[in-house]
Amino acid sequence: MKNRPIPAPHPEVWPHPGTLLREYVLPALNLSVSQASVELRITRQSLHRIMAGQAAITAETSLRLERFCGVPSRFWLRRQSDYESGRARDRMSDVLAAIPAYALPKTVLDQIGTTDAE
Amino acid sequence: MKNRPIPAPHPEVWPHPGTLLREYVLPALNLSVSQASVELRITRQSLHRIMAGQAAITAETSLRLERFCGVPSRFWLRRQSDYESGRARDRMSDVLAAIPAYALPKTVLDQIGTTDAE
DNA sequence: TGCGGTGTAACGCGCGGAGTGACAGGCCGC
DNA sequence: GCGGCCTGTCACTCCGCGCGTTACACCGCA
Repeated sequence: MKNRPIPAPHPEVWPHPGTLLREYVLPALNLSVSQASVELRITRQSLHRIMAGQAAITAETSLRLERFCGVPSRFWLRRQSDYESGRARDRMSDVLAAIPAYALPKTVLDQIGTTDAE
Repeated sequence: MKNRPIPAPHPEVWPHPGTLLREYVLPALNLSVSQASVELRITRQSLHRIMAGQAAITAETSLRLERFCGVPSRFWLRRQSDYESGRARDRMSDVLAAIPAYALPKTVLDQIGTTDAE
């Protein structure tokens, strides 16, 4: 592990969802990274990439985690979406500013279901 | 065909999120597909693919839509995630069944923030 | 001194979103 | 008729990225 100073792919402000695995899930289950990767049916390296924030939690991975530790896949995907959209919003500020901002009538918003409860 | 492990209490199997654009957003704004694509700064073909369910609503696209019609990006990404995870759950039933199901103590779930509303 | 766990790096594959160009139609107005 | 603008789809390409694979270096312990 000491063979190299890790470059940290992106100096981040927001925490990756993968940190939850290392910080809470694996310690709570008292499992090693290798053990967890075997039981999740993914490679040890892939789990490392997820925990390091170098790879995203995909829909498939979220389902594996849901089955694995009971945390619903929606939670993982939501965390991942928030993380990605936060980064995208930063690098798209100029593009977004050029897009006209319309407003939908409230009746349409109700039809779409924007007011999603739950 | 193997029996499905209970078809999920939530009938989250909904049409593609892109259908909302054609059915509600564009008509409400009284815009053509071509006009909308220009204002969204994407190609007309790409918008077609999204509306046809042949392409997903990415984080970038969700931000464009948020700016464009006021519907928050979280809504689009959530719809997209639900759609993808629903399809993934179908084709991963055998893999998921092979993964051991552990349970995290509620104290850990609180630390993770699984119960965060909104 | 093995053995297992850990953390990275490098390579290649395959999927999929996005742009580009092209094509066939449908309407409408001059 | 003839453009002009729209629609829907196809094929091709590029490129990012999740993932598996292999390999390497380090640590701790029996």
